[in-house]
Amino acid sequence: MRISKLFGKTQRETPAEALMISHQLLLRAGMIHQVAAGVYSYLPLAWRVLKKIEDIIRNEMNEAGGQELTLPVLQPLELWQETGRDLAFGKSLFTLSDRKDHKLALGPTHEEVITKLVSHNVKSYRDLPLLLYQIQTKFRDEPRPRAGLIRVREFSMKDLYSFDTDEDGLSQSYDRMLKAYQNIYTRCGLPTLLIEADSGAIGGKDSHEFMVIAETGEDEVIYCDNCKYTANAEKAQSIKSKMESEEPLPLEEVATPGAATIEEVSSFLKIPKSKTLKAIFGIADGKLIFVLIRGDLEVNETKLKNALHCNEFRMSTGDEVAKAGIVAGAASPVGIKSIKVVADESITSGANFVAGANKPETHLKNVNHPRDFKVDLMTDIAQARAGEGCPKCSAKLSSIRGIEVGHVFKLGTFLSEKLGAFFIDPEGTSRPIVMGCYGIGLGRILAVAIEQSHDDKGIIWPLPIAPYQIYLCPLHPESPKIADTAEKLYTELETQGFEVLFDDRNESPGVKFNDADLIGIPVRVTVSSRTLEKDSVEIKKRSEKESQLVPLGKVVASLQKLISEDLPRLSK
RNA sequence: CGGGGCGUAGCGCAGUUUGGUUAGCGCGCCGCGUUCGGGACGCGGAGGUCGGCGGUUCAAAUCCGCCCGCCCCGACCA
Repeated sequence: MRISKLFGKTQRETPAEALMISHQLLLRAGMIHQVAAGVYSYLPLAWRVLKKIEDIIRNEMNEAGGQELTLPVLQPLELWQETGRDLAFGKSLFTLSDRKDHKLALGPTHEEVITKLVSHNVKSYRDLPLLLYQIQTKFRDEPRPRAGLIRVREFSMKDLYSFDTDEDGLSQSYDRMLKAYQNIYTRCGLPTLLIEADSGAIGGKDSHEFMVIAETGEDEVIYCDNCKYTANAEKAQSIKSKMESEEPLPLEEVATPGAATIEEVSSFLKIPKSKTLKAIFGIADGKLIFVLIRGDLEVNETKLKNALHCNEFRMSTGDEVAKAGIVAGAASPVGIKSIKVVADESITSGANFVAGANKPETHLKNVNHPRDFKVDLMTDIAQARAGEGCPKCSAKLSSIRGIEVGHVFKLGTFLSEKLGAFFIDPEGTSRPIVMGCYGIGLGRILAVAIEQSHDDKGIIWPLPIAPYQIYLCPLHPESPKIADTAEKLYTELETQGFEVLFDDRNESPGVKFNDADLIGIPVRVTVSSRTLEKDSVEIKKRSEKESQLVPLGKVVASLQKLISEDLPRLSK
């Protein structure tokens, strides 16, 4: 490709709205253009990268036994209502009406459609197992698109669905996908972490995410250095500090003027926060919920939402709490009626807690469970934090930020049961197909590759996903000898199968070098009067400082060597 | 949805507080010339519904009202 013909211009200045490096560089390199919040056009350079990522993914899916197909973006809303996932996705589901006023959804994912499809085609255990996938545009009306291509509302995603006869089969399919995913990331030059995850709106049991470590990441990863336990913070468990058990003392009311928060109450009464009970309130599918946890801990809303089995959960407003007759700042589980109380297991460790008295500026001392109050649901709803104990080996947990680049789920049978995807087993009985699903976002891989691999000059593409392999850069192409050599080299390299971006412009060396660095092509070949004096060209890797002079006759061989060196090897 | 910020040429911004010539600067773009191994320079040029609608006024980028869009934080979210 000749740069003079390439659609897309590099920019010297960073657009103001871009804060994340991948976003800035994608804009500056002329690779993407924003159309609306979380909606982008992909220019030729970006499109080539996406195609390469797509090829890698397709190749690994096929290797793993997947069959590619394509499913519609436009889906009847009734299909989502059948599984109840229209509620689980809530406002993230883009919906529209057709001319007959039928409600349709733009697919945020395709479990419903594919399960229906499979239910029509799979009747026997002989048809299983089955791995089906597509690479398709997804639509999700994210509450807050952000960070360039990291979180968008329209994006290309590979989604594979596995169909098995039983849990064992599912585990095999799952493991096969985990391996295929590892290969994909290796080939894309992305070091990833496999972590335990919450399954969110997708639903299901086991779930893992692939994370790329990045300070700017949206997710917090909790991990144990000792035993390799690794989990998303919204899922992670931990061992909290144990409290001494004590003889229960009688309840006692105490005035706490001006003290409302845990901080204030504990310092006013001169007790540790862990001797208090924290009450917070949420609204689960419209109903007020009383949530109780030990004062030194925080509630994990994902765990809470899961424990409540509700579709929609949010923290309540002060008004809603007051309306229920509860005194904010002194809310008490003691004497609570007609409100569901959910408590974290931490309240069973220790005794004689301080809790609210449900009277303004008054608290109760020596509150004990279950003597003084009862809870409707006692489970783990606490946020795991760095410094707490690993749930597997009790060593100290650490935390780090990451960006999710893949998510896999063991779905089980809830979708096949709801959508009627059954098969006849060898004994002749009808059983639901056991499903899994496996998603990977292409644009996010592209963006994260940049986050991972750049310098102050620009992008440094990993070779396998670089838009071009070689940046051919003649300096002063107005000199016939330089132009001739470059043209010949361009033809030869293309003939040899190299992907070449040919900077045929009459720009100054500085402009060309800076553009080459910004766009991030892995290998630069410079032709100038200086190199031609020695019948050579200069070859330089984007990732390295040093360059080398290579005689014209050896350029092809030298480049072949460089490029084969940079293709990652896979362990299969 | 709550909080904050922004909207003037393709990009980065000034001008808005205190209304008043023809709305300006840098980058980029077009032409000519001189340069050129790390974002050169000179001269000439093109490019604007000042986010939209309404209002106040002799006069609105500037004041008032409503609306829209975008970014950031939070909520939420594969």
